[in-house]
Amino acid sequence: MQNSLVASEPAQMSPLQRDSLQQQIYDRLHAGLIAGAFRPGEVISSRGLAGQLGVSAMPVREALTRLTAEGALELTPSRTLRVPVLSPDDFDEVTAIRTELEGMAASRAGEQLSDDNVARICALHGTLAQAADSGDVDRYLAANADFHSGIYAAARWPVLLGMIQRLWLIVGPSIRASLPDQGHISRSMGFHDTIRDAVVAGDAAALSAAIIADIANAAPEIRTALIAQAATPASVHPQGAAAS
Amino acid sequence: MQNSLVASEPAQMSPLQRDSLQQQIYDRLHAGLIAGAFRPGEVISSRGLAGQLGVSAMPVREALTRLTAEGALELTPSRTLRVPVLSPDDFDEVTAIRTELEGMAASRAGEQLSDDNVARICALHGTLAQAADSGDVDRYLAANADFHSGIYAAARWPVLLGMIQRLWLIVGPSIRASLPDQGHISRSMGFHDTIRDAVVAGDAAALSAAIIADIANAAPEIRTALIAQAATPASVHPQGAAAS
DNA sequence: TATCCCTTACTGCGATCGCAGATCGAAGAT
DNA sequence: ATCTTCGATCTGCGATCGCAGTAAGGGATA
Repeated sequence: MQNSLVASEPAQMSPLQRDSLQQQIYDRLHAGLIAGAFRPGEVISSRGLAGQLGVSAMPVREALTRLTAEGALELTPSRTLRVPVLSPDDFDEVTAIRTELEGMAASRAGEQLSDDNVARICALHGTLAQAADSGDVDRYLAANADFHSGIYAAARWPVLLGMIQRLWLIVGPSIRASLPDQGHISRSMGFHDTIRDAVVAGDAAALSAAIIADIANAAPEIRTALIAQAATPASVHPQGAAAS
Repeated sequence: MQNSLVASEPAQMSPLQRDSLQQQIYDRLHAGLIAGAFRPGEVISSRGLAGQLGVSAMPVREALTRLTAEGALELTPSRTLRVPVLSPDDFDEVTAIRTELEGMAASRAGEQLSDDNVARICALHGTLAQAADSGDVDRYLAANADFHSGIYAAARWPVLLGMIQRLWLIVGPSIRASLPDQGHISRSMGFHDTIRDAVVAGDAAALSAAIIADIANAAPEIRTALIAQAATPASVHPQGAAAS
């Protein structure tokens, strides 16, 4: 049912097909941040990335600027870009907003599900299950993001979808770095099954509740892992020991 | 020990004032869009704006790119930038998200209000009341944004604040263009008084309810005005299919 | 006079160059 | 030996130039 949104204005859902280098770069970095291609604290060089992608520094710079403005990257005092290291408070904030926004998106999506949507979401669920079985963490995270985004997209609220994806962008690297054991993925798949069932049943309330439960399930484990990492400065650690 | 400056990661709380031309330009455009300096459908030229500001096209371009990515501007098929004309559905979406997010921010702010916050918010309320009396619509809108942002900032959740401001960015021009009669401002000031009273009382629930009531109060009037404007393409018409 | 075509002047986007600031390594001084 | 200092080389940011595509205006023709 894509012809329903062509009423008069495509609005914020910019069509941009195959154009704008900076948009493509942004999309790749976006997906990479969510799928865990970058680690918290990792330094990003615009020129280096440009050379790596075989393009000029210009479009890379604009993409990085956007990501910085969105909080997915941060500019250190020494003028270097890096992936932020989320504090537990930051994580709590994003999690709270996610609960609110994703719950709303799920609820609304549940009320507007078309057969096409259901089929698509079930397919995404299948891909997610495969990725979970494969044990490939990056694949799992990417499939997980696609699965959730597929549901929220069914709400047909582009602004809301964009805000949710921005939140994923912020917590993505930290989730990847904090990813608990394989047991967590198995446990999450239980919630994902519940989500899919709610989608198939067309039960908006159940879908929203399942989404919120999924977030609430993963949050504590990620949070504790986050604290453990902050206490264990493996690579980059700010932590001044002596009192200055 | 070189790095004694790192205490606890200021993270997203960077004030960033004295840097980056593109950031200053972004801030000005941001404020302008909220205060109604631009009208829906208005075309924005990066070179023209650059000449107007006395800078190169480069920082202006990056600022405009960011605003486009945030939905505050849109790129027409003819490669020109313009302020989007919100459809009623778009407005409903943003209003729904605003209700959720601003309610959450107000609730949290109400629980964490310091005396300093209260004083600051009361000052902003005074400025807002003055602007309302003056009848200067632009001043009123800017003061209104400052008043609300001041409250949400007290929640100390920078990501949430940024998302709320992005929503204001999207509806800003349409609100300005749809601004109802002076009676609306007077009516809104009643809600604003209630908001301030809740802040002074430190009642988080009342504050959240007052904020939501403020949004719910203004929304229908703006929405109807929006529809009326869409039906009356007085100045800029959406250039529909002009074939035959 | 009306119509068609072509020139011109925009638009955004990418590449390249240069600048100021910061980091880091190596060489020189004590 | 350690400490200091200077330079090479990063970083992001801004300016300038050129490219492709579109819209509009002017001139030529029927």
